[in-house]
Amino acid sequence: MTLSSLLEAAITGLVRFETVMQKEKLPRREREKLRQRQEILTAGLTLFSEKGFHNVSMHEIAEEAEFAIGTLYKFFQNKEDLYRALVLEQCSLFAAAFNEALEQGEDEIEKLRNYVRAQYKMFRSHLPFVRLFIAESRGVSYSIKAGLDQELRARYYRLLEKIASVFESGIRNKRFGNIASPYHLAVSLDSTIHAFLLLCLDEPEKHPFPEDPDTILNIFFQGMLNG
Amino acid sequence: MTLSSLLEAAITGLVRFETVMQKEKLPRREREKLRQRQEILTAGLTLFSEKGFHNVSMHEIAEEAEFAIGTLYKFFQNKEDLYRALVLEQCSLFAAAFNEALEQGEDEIEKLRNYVRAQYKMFRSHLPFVRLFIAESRGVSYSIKAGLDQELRARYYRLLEKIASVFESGIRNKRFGNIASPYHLAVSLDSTIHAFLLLCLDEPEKHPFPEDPDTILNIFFQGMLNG
Amino acid sequence: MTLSSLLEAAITGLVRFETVMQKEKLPRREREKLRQRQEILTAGLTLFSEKGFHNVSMHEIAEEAEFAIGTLYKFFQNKEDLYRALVLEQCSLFAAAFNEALEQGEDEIEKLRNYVRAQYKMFRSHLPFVRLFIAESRGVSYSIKAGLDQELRARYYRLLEKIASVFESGIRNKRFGNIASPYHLAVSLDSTIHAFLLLCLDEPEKHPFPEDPDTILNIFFQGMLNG
Amino acid sequence: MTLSSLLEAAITGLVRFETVMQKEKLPRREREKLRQRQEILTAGLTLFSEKGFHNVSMHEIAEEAEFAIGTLYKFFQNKEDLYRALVLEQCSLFAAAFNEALEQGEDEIEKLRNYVRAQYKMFRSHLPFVRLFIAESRGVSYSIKAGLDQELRARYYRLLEKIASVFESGIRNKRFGNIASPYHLAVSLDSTIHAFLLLCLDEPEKHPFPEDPDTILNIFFQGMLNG
DNA sequence: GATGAATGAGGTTTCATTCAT
DNA sequence: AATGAATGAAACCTCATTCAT
Repeated sequence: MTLSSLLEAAITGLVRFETVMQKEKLPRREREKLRQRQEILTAGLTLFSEKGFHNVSMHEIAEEAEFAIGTLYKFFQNKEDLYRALVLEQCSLFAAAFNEALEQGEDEIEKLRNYVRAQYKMFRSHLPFVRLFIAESRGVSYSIKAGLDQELRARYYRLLEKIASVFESGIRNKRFGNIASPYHLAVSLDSTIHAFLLLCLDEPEKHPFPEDPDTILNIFFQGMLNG
Repeated sequence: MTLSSLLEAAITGLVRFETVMQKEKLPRREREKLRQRQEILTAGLTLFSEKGFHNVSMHEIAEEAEFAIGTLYKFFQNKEDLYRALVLEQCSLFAAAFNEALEQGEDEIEKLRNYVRAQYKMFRSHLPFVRLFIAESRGVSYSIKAGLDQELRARYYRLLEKIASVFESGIRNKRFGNIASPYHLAVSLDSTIHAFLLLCLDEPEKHPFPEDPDTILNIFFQGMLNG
Repeated sequence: MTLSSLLEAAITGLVRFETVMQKEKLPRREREKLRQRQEILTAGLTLFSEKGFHNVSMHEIAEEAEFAIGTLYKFFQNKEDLYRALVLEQCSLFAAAFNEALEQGEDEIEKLRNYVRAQYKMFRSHLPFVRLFIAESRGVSYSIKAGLDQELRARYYRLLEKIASVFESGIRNKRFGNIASPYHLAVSLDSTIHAFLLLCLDEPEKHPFPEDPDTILNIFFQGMLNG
Repeated sequence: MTLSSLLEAAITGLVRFETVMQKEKLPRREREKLRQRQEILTAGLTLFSEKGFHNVSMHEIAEEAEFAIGTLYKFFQNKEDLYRALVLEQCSLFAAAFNEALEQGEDEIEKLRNYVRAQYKMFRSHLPFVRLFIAESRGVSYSIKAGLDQELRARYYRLLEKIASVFESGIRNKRFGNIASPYHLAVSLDSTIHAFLLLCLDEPEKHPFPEDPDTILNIFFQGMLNG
């Protein structure tokens, strides 16, 4: 298995990046390169999430990463490429975590709980990226044409379908009542989770991150009409 | 009442822009200036929503608005200022529409219906701005430091509270069952509306805009656990 | 007649640039622009002829021309465009002078004399460009693909044909003996003139520019085999 | 005799490069080095003649020559040095061929014929270098200050004098009529040869390379006035 | 008051060269 | 001895902003 195919797998979320790094079989040189690449991406993430794509210069990234500017261009064709790699890599971490969460749990309610917990955990442990992605997911897609956006969107729709299928299975197993459109409910759940977590992010004093992730589920499921 | 205080009021959504324009008391000169200002903002909205803040130059805006570049700087201190004014103005339209909707309707359910309808209507009639705002609301706010974002956030929180108070009143009037945290439910409802409308925006073929705005409410309220 | 069509005509050598400038009908603003454009071209010619296309930066040209760098880009899309305009303009001067020379003169010999005199005169009065063109006529054409080179080459071939036709007419009028291939003789004459003038350019002490331009013709026509 | 002095001699055209290589006295190591040097020069010639000095990077040359970039700097101080060596080496081949040609032949006319044939042969067998040299002989010499150009020019003047001396000897032997300035005639002949061969190079369809090299001499000597 | 020509700081990117391995 | 990763000066070009007309 080559380095690049491993990277590919890591990026598409099939393998964790850490797994790639663990491959002690990799020659020292390759490991070193991967670490450098990672340091550049980290510097990029830090700066992009603080100031946005257009307000960060390649010089700044080079300085933050403590490399010469030319070195950045050894790893990434251009600024866009660096940004794209960065977003893809982070998104893959998220995708892997969410997919895994939805697959684990005794019953459907447990699966949803796990999903919310995963969102919660990723949100808190990857704040800079959350800020970056929410800030620019669409903003940059104007210039970073199609490509990135297309792929991420497709991936997101697949996740929604996975959530929807949990609802469907829950209906069959009589865990939920009649749900007219599971897909739309998935959309609603997902957006509610985001909105709530963003609320906590925006105003930590007023809306502290809840001790118990289930809080979010409760919020969502309290939405019941009486008559 | 001065022109600038009227403008201020219009921008914060207390008075409609049309109202300001109707004031035939305004000398012709002032009316003319307002119209020019508006033309620049419209040109800006068109371009920004198409290409994003950083990919539009002041020259382009000047050309689109058919003014000399110097003229733009007569009305707005700089590019950021123009952008800010543009977003504020549009947001005020939205705020006015939403607040009005929440105030009209026999009972609480009707108020919520009106709110969803207003969102629906504004969304469809102001697509360019929706695109712009969703695309960049946060992206640019990093560079357009504090200012804009702060104010809009505060305004948004006020809106959420207004929705929450509808829920509260609904509980008191026994229209809804027990709702543990009306504010959070408001967050959930609002984000669900947005997510759903964005879905329709992203993939119009797969998710056409619903004939009946109530569809969205139904989606939201189907979220009921059985046991 | 518009400014740009005048410029076009000047560049293709149909009208002299001075003629364009004389049009006192041109609004002052247009005249001013033309003068600036000319100053930039002059600065470019000076520097390019001294150091070659790739060893001159746009900053240098800006400094030499005493303009800000941005101003250069108002007149020329990029460095290549500036270079191209420069070469075309100068070539047009040469083309005009040579064509005119070949058309004036009682008989064919007189025409050739005029041609040599014109070469001689242009050579001496446009030394920087001669240096530039000879230095780079082909060198730059690698990067400044086709375009410029194609056109100049075509124009040069037309000139050769004109010279050849003078030889032909001279044969018909019994001024020259039998010339097997007038076109090739034109090539030979032209290259001889260039070589001789370059010799004088390279080593002015050893080969001073001749007082009498006819010297070059004599050199050329001394090439006679005896047996 | 040291390696470097042999190289020197080879480069100035006094000894053929093959001669240097034949010296089986050279230790294997030295022979190996020479071969490597040669491979680098060949790679350089290929690339420079295709794209011009400034459009070829040292990395490209290293790749084409299948050496590491550092290795190139073991043989040549810098890019300029490599280019200079390359041009000098090729020029030496030309010089050797031309000098030899002018020395062989029964009479003066035969010598000139041989010279033309040599030009013709070298031209066709070293097209890449011809292209490179004609394209950039002067263009680069501005930046590759003095040095190269000075030497080549001197060598060229010596060649011209050699041709002139053939004319002179031809006059003495009554093979040519009265020639006022043999040196200038040499210039004329040489430039005519070049111009004609270039013509064939530029437009092979219109001006095919002649079967018989004497064609060029005929062209040159047809330049005879009648009266 | 309106104009738009002029400015120049600052962005992205390339590539000749060095030097630790 | 050979390598090629790393460097960073310097190139081209854009565009927000000013100010003389």
